[in-house]
Amino acid sequence: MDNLRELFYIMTRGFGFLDKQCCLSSFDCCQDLEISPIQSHILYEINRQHQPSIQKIAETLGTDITTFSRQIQTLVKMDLVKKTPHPEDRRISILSLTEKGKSLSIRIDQEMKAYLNEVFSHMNDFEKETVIRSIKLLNEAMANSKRCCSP
Amino acid sequence: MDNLRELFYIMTRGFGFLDKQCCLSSFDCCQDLEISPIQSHILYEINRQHQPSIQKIAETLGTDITTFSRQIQTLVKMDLVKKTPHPEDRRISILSLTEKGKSLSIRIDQEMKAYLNEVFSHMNDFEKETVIRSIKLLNEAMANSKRCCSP
DNA sequence: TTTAACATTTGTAAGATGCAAGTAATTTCA
DNA sequence: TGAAATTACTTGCATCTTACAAATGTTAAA
Repeated sequence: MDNLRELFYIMTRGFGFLDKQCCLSSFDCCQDLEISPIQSHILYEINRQHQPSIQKIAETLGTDITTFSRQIQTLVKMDLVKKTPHPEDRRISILSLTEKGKSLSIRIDQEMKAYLNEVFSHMNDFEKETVIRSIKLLNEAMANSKRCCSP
Repeated sequence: MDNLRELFYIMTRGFGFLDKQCCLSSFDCCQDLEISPIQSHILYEINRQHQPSIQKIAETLGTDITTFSRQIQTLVKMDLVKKTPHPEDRRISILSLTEKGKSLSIRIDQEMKAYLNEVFSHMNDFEKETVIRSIKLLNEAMANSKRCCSP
């Protein structure tokens, strides 16, 4: 049996760097806009969910709600995120990306895809398929695990 | 072709939570000692490398050297890490774990293994083998990739 | 030996974090 | 119905984290 922790540790560290690279370099060709990996995750998650509230995204990311409230304030000031009051419950703010936020998000996405393709270029097609299937398996297993892998 | 970014994003987020859980819960049965995921990574990396300098670990983790210097100061105050001057170059401090640091590190390791086994319990043996092999492939591919996955 | 390079540390200032407490809106149920 | 509880979010505050400059002490190079 291999050192499982070592394997996962190396992998997550690698993806952490990849993540950082993507959101730091994503705009310096065009505009002077840099965001942190945390901000990149927030944009991604807002894009992914359907009309999410502040609460919902904070929970998904495992961030303290007060910290997250301020993170959103920053992103609103940067004109990347928009808050819309919920029509039926005015306590709730629905989050969405502005046009600027959307195009930044797409840009980061492209950067990420390019990086991932670069990584996969070191494998043959069979290996690539196996790896992708494995990650799906892992994600399912984590989703089914009650003990961990969620905040 | 699936959404690669999505797959990797979900996976890394899951392991991020796992990581957090492990270092937060690792000691609250015995002592009142909690460390952050970052501190846990530092301990792990000091353990993994052979007589590492401050510089070396900072570089491995992609942390600014001044920030890392202070992180080490904190861990030294917590009696988890020891600094020993290099016998041939007194500019360099060699890092190592104290006894307390070692036992904490072992504890986190056990916690991590338990969590990972829990995740793998949702798979059969063949799937498990496939996943482990895939992660090895990924790590190799990242190591071979010049464009990313390192600081 | 003077200069350059290196490993590490501190000054400082800006940013992130999270608890406690606040506001405002909605539910609950007596 | 209406006072009390709950919910979604925001602010005050004190504490950590971070990183750029600049400093210290040490070794290597010219």
